[in-house]
Amino acid sequence: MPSPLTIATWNINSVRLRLDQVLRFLLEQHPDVLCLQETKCPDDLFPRGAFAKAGYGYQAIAGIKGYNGVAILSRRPITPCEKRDMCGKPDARHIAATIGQGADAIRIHNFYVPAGGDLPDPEANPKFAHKLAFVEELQRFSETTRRNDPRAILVGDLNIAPLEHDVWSHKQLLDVVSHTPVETRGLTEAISAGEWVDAMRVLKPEPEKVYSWWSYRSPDWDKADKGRRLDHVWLGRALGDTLHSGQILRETRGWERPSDHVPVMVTLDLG
DNA sequence: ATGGTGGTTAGACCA
Repeated sequence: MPSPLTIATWNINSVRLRLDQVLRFLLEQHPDVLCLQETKCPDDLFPRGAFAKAGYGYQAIAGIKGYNGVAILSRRPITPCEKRDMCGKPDARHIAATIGQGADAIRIHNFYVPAGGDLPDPEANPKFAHKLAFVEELQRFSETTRRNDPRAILVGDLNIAPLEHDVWSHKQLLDVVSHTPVETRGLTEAISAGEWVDAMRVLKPEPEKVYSWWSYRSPDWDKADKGRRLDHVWLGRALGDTLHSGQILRETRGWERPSDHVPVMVTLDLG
């Protein structure tokens, strides 16, 4: 098992449209593993060759036409494992792979939680009901993983900013999907159920503001800085002590034709 | 202020 191990997560909002940006990120930051969300790319059209040429020849992908889609790219050997159909839907919102072997093996789970639509009412908005059901399933998954796989890592675009300082204005976002009490409580319960370590918040505790997403609809995103922390890295209870450092690549939001999310990176020292 | 912008894919749908 390599030590240190760097894992990144990035909602790229179309892997084909932003292929050059992903390659630039890999060249500049060379993480060992990159987990992507919103690839929006069927498996037979995924740019496997371009990533292999960049040194990321080990790949686990799960894509459908048009929406969602997740992938794990690695420059060290990985073994793809189960893809979960969350909420019973084959909609490419989870993929997992194992890095390392035997007692040192680490299983990486990459999730893309539904955004949930605009109206935070599960009765009136089926997309919000889907999101809440997904989070409940994430709680059950966390409980099982805590018991069976304490060396797991869970990353992804969870589309929820759980803490007060994960958003630019706690009060103004309490009724905005991504920061409503039912969502933030749900995600906090998933963390508890899994005894997960919220890696970026260990490194940057509250009340520091930490964001990984800025809306496309906000002009002058940098100056206004109305961000939210939607992208997360959770370490299983056996890996919490290995956390070495982390980084949020805010500058990629300023690249030409950017994703609205930026990469979140964590480095573990596995001794 | 119920707009605003962006991606996929061909008229909406999703974020």
